[in-house]
Amino acid sequence: MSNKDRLVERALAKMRARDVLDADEEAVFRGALGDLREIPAGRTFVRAGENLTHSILLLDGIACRYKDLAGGERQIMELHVGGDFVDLHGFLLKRLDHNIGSMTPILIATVPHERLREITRSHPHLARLLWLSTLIDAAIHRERILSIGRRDAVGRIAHLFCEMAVRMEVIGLAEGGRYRLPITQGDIADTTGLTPVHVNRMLKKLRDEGLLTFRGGEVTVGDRERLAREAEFDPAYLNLEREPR
Amino acid sequence: MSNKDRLVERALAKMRARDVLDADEEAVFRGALGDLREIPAGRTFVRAGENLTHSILLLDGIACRYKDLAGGERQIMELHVGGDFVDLHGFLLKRLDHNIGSMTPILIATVPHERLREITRSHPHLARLLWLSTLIDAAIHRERILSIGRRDAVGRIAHLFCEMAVRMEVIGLAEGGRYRLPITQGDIADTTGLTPVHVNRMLKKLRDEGLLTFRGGEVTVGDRERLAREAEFDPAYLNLEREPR
DNA sequence: CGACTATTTGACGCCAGTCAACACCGGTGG
DNA sequence: CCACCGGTGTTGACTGGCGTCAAATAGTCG
Repeated sequence: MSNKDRLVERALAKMRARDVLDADEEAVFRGALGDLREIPAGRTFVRAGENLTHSILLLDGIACRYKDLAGGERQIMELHVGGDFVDLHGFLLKRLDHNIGSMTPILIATVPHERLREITRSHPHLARLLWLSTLIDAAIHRERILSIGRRDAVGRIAHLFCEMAVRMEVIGLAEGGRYRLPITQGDIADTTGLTPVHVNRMLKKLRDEGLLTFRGGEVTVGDRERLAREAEFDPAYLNLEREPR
Repeated sequence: MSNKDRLVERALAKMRARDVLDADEEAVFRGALGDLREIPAGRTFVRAGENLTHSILLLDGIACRYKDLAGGERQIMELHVGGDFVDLHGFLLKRLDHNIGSMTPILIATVPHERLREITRSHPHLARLLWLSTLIDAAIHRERILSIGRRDAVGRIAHLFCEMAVRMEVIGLAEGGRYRLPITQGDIADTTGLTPVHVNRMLKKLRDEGLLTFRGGEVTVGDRERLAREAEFDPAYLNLEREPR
């Protein structure tokens, strides 16, 4: 199995976690993927307002959706990991309302919109699964609204790490409550609507209480039970049940 | 034209604002709608976790998506107006991650999931427009994340009213910067991640500066230009451009 | 080693939250 | 007709969680 095939498995694993894919559908999905591209860390590779003709599947590395305000304040809407179809939204929106950037070196595959359109004509069930993946993005957005709107600083951070743990497990990149998340405390601040200084303080608190350690881009969950309670984390919104869609 | 037909026009108007629908597609859409139901104000009519077999199109009145934390704090994710397909997300998610409630007396139409599935098989372009409407929900969610995460209290409130003005205009319920939005200051607080008391103070500020008046569920935009500037409001995320999807 | 970025910690300030009292308004029932 | 009531809106005094500013300490890469 080539490296590409192995990485594409992550995207398939995500879909298989939610429904059964037949061999034809898997083949069509693989066939839709175009060129691979490597992008270094810290690049904005899709910009708000650009006209899009291709969507992008993230194969490896960490990326994010974000928007800025005029004063330079950045808000990250969602973190993305291998297997996430990061700008599938652009297929029908035609132009994104936000930017997409790489937080680490990443590997992506492009998918022409025309091929996605063809899938909606010839493979409605596969199309529904693609649709579903954008619905799960929306569910993740809603959970973030709840976090930023109503959870306190510790709860927001705890919730983010709970979510990423589950999403990493789905693609086989987390086990035993450990996973790599090579981002900075400033990135966490931009995701949780806090400042880097306050994130630092709350991370210390979580560490001191034995709930979680975040160091050198490595997350170690110390006490999953208590962390989830602190965050009021319920993974239901990630829709990890295999059923006919 | 019956009352129902007139209200269904709002949903069609929303789609027509984004793409061209042919007569067949309009007929199929109308045909998909089942029974009408009236629901009084203040009811939660779809609950998180319920198994769903139908989706709901909001025809008239105001509804919202919301989640609560254990302590009783409520966060409203999105306000909905006539023509919004409020729980289309449930079609593929099967169970919602959040609740949907009526903020005023509302009129809804139910749509069996089976009929939606049939549309994805027989009318791929119409299906893409339904998909698009959920993508716009996601875009609205992202803008709310930005608001709550990085805008100050005045900016959040100003932004909300800018957004609702545009969305009301699309369905013909706002003109000259005036529209009815019969919700309470507490509801605005739950939407913007603030407290009712602080919302009250900021509304006074907006009123004193002549930007906006909110009284008795009636919104009057005093100075649209300055309000939009205060909110850093750019309607691009609402995707109001008619093009082939 | 030097330049740079990320992390850590402390002191202080402010925006928004909390608490509380009062006004207003529509509805209800005596 | 008025007393009452619950929900909503308004305002003031005070508090606190998080932001800001600043400086010192790691860690990393040429």
